[in-house]
Amino acid sequence: MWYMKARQRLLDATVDYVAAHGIGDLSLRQLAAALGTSHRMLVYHFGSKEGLLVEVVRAVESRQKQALTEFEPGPLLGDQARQMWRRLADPSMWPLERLFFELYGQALQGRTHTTQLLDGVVDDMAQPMIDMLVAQGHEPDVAAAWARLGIAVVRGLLLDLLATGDREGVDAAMELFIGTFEKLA
Amino acid sequence: MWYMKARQRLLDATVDYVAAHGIGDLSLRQLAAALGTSHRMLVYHFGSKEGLLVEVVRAVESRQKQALTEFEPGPLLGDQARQMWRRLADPSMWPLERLFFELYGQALQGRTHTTQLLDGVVDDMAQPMIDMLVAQGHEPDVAAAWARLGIAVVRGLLLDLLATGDREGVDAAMELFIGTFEKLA
DNA sequence: GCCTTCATGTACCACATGGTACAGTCCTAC
DNA sequence: GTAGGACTGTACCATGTGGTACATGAAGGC
Repeated sequence: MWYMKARQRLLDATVDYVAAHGIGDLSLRQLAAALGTSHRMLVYHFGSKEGLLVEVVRAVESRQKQALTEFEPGPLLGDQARQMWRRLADPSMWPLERLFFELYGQALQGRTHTTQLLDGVVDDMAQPMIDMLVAQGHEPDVAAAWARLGIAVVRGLLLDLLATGDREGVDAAMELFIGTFEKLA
Repeated sequence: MWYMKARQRLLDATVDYVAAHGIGDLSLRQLAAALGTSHRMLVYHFGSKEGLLVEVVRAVESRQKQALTEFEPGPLLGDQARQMWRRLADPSMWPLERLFFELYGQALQGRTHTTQLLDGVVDDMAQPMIDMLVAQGHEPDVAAAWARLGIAVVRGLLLDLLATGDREGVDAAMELFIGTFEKLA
């Protein structure tokens, strides 16, 4: 279907714009101008600025989850992890990840429209990993700890990568982690 | 000295206020009211809102570095790491850490007054660790990778902790990491 | 053909913001 | 004592904001 409802089109464009320019100092007028419409339209379609931001958070959340779960299953956990990391560390993902961390920071401070992002920010990612590890014979509590640690490593190294841009150094640290996991787990 | 210059007093109080209320939607008037002064004074002492924010970032940066470097040296790296983590994960540190991550997120999006925070955000913390590891006989590149991984784990688990509040689960993940390090490194 | 509903643009409003002009206060040096 | 400077409060300004009233267009059902 070549046709797309105006609301959805606006939302997608908004996410792109916000990923590029940040969401902190966003104003409806600037956004509308960049999108080739008027701020009146944004209010019309989303009710208010708050309503729009809520939708943006939802969209980012969904894109994030999608990017982290759509890897082909296979027996080699280490190689799966490497594949996931290669995808996440790719520069094409950086804008969305910057936005994710900006939203995360806002959510930690209690911004109303962002707090929902925190609800499953760890568990939703951890559960699939735990299932995989348990399926491979690990104890549930050990599996949970490894999953939690893995998520922390991914997020921590992404923060590093986005700040320094030093792909090599960050890749080496990730390889060290995955290698360690393969030896011990 | 019981007496403190008005500027410094205002800055300290501002950092506390901002750690508690976030920096994203800060306005000089709200801040001044909470501090028992007028927004006129803030502009007078710091030149502009931007000037104040720069000072706040500097202060947060300095408090952060201080908290991460003031642990007693000793031969047992694992125990040093445990001590550092115990200090960082303590709830009394949470407000400052929330603020740190909020600033980090803003900096990734290029907010002018925050970008300086990114300059040494990894290296300044990594260097002392690398020195320690090298002093204990590790190869420099391996030491660098472990340091980088360690910082990522700390930051990633702090993000987890601040979002979920699940101290036990996060502690378990950290212990898994430190134990792994002790076995392998 | 007309009416209804969805969509869009223009013009406007009330409000909060960062910043400033000006006047006043307090303290210290002489 | 008083002159000068550091500090603080009041009142104001221009600007940008989110949101709204109103009029207009566009599309489809009857």
